[in-house]
Amino acid sequence: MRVKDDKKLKAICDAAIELITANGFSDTSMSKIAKAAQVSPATIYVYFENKEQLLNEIYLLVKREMCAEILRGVKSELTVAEAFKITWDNFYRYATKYPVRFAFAEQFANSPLVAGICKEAIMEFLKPLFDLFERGKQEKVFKDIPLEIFNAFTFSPLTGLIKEHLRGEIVLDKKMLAKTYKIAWDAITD
Amino acid sequence: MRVKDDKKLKAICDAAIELITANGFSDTSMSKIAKAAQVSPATIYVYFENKEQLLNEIYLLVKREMCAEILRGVKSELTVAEAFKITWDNFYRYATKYPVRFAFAEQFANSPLVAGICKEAIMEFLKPLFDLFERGKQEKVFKDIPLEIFNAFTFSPLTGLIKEHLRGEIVLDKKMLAKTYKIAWDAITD
Amino acid sequence: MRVKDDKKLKAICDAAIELITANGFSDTSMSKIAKAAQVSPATIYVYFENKEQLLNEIYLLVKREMCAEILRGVKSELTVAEAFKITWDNFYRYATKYPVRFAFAEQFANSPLVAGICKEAIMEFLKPLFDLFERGKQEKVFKDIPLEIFNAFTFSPLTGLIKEHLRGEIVLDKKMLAKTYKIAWDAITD
Amino acid sequence: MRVKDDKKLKAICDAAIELITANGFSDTSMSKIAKAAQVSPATIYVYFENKEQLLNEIYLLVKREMCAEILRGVKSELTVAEAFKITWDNFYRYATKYPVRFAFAEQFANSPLVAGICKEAIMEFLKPLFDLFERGKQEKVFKDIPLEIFNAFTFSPLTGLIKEHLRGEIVLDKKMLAKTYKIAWDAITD
DNA sequence: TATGAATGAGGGTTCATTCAT
DNA sequence: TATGAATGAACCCTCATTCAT
Repeated sequence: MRVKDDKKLKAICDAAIELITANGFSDTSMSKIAKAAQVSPATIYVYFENKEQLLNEIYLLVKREMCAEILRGVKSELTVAEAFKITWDNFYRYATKYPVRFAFAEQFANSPLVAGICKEAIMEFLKPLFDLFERGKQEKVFKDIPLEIFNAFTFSPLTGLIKEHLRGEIVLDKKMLAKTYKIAWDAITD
Repeated sequence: MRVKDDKKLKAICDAAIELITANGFSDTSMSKIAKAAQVSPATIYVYFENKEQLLNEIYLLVKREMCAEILRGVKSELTVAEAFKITWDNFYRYATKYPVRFAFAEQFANSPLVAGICKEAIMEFLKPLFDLFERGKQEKVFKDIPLEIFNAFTFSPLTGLIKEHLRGEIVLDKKMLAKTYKIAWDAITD
Repeated sequence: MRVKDDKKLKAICDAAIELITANGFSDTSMSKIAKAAQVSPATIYVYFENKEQLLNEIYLLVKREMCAEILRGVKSELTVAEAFKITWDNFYRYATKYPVRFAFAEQFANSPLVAGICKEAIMEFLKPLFDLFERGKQEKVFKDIPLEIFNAFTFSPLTGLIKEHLRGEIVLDKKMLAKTYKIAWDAITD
Repeated sequence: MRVKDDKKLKAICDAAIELITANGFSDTSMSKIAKAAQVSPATIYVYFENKEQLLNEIYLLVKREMCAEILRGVKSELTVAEAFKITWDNFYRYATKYPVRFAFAEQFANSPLVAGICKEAIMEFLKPLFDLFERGKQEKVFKDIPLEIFNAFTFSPLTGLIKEHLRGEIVLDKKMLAKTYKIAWDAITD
């Protein structure tokens, strides 16, 4: 009996991420993915139940990877300031190193196509970040604000600027990144 | 000879905005728009060259209206602080009063489907806002930062929070809005 | 505005009847029907909602025609015996004159693909026949048996023999038909 | 070396009969049969050349069993009347005891999917019945009619009524069965 | 023997757009 | 101007069958 071919699976995922990022979900047909992955359209259905499931599984895959990268090196021994700075730098590094995956993730950040159960799993990945935020508030490092506002003045601006950077509309170099970091830090700390 | 019927045109635009916001561009067929507008599919082609042109014209329409609302009441007699506060409040009011149009605009904010020429026209609508930003820098009210960073810590966070509010994930009441405004203002002023 | 083309509709119906009779419903694709009718596959959907609806409407069409032919010339002035003989002959004539339509009708006589509402409509077409049966029972011409048994010894045997005849397995000529009729008549009369 | 597994074979046959009876031949996929038989699709091809062969072999299987049941207890010592009555009762018993197999057999009674060679084999199974019919004619018990007419007024009506009974449209109890038998017997005897 | 992976062909259906009135 | 009819292309997905183990 033939066994499932990991190379085929990877080829399908990579092709899907690439094409969906470039053309959107609805304008990326299973046939095009299959062609790009050098596989028969029917083969995709060996690995994924349908197109929507394909998206969900790939999204989860990318987010898991992304969250791991963002949290890399964050340990409880570090101060809140140190830890936060690391996530900030990690975030920037990931987005610029894997721009396609970053753009893919952004595209479905608020999409109804991604199932709730999938979003919950991602929340789990980010738990250490939420914990850091809570710790920062308890240590009176961060202002007493809800998570959403915290995010709105930290990763949200950074995400926006990175997207403009990747589209070539601005240049987000180390210096400008540092400037942005300072503003963000000041915005959320007392 | 009959003339182009403004009511038909409006019905088409309204239906398109509604459906595209709800289901996305690719998943909104011309037939469905026609049906919702109580018009024949062929009739849409009397008013618009094709589906992409339809999107561009509608997007321009919505953005023109939106920019006008945001800039309403902004006059040169006002101080920079006064004027900025007005745009902030206008922005919030528009988004919550016309959530569908706001969501529609957001959906295509960075879409490659919207032509460059269309984006340029929108930039024109926003000129008074850019002028205000320049004036604020010259008057040393605002920090010496590029427009993109300014935006990243003002309208970008506000937009994100409003979207979460409209999705029902958070409650963005007057108090929380004021809190957010203060953080934004502090972030961009010296 | 173009108007619906009756020739197209007829071509679709004829092609569908022919192909479905020959190959069965599931093995007759919309594409094949379209090709045989010299029409685009999409055109079929202008006239019919989907494949199942197509079947139902065509079946109703054929049955209406068939019932009309069977009941042709049956009037209340006739005796029960005369009227019954006419339906018998009409039935044979229709089946041998339009063997494809007859075979088509037979194929779906007990099919779950034909909706109940469709079957009810057909019952309505056959009402005069049921009335005749009731009248025959009241006049003591027919035995006191339920309709189903009546049918089982009249049209059911005839149908079976005609099918064998059309398949070329037997020859059902006038003489044999008369012989069969006599047996049937004796079976249901006292 | 493992040998062909009779349990697997039986599971495949049973699943095929069940599914094909319920959904038709074309709408029953090899995969579904495999799943229902708890076997791999490829395994079916170990036992059967292809889908059509599968049908033919299963049909032959069912028909062999069915004919054996119908002819059970028919011996040459019996009178024609006794023997015929036994087949009649056997037929009813089999159909009501194994409704799925009966319906399966009916579904392909006149299907072009069943090969001629298969039909010939079945004729062989039924030879005792044909012999009985010939004997009945020679003994002047039966009318001088061809086999087809004989069948048209005996098993054909019975089959039709049983099908209606199994579909729940009528109730074919012992009394009604006896009534039907009498009509059939009178129809074929002088 | 037995299997899950793999596939080209084809399934029903919808689409953006054009035609003919 | 306004329209419903008409269409070729493409959609997602399932199929019978074969492959490779």
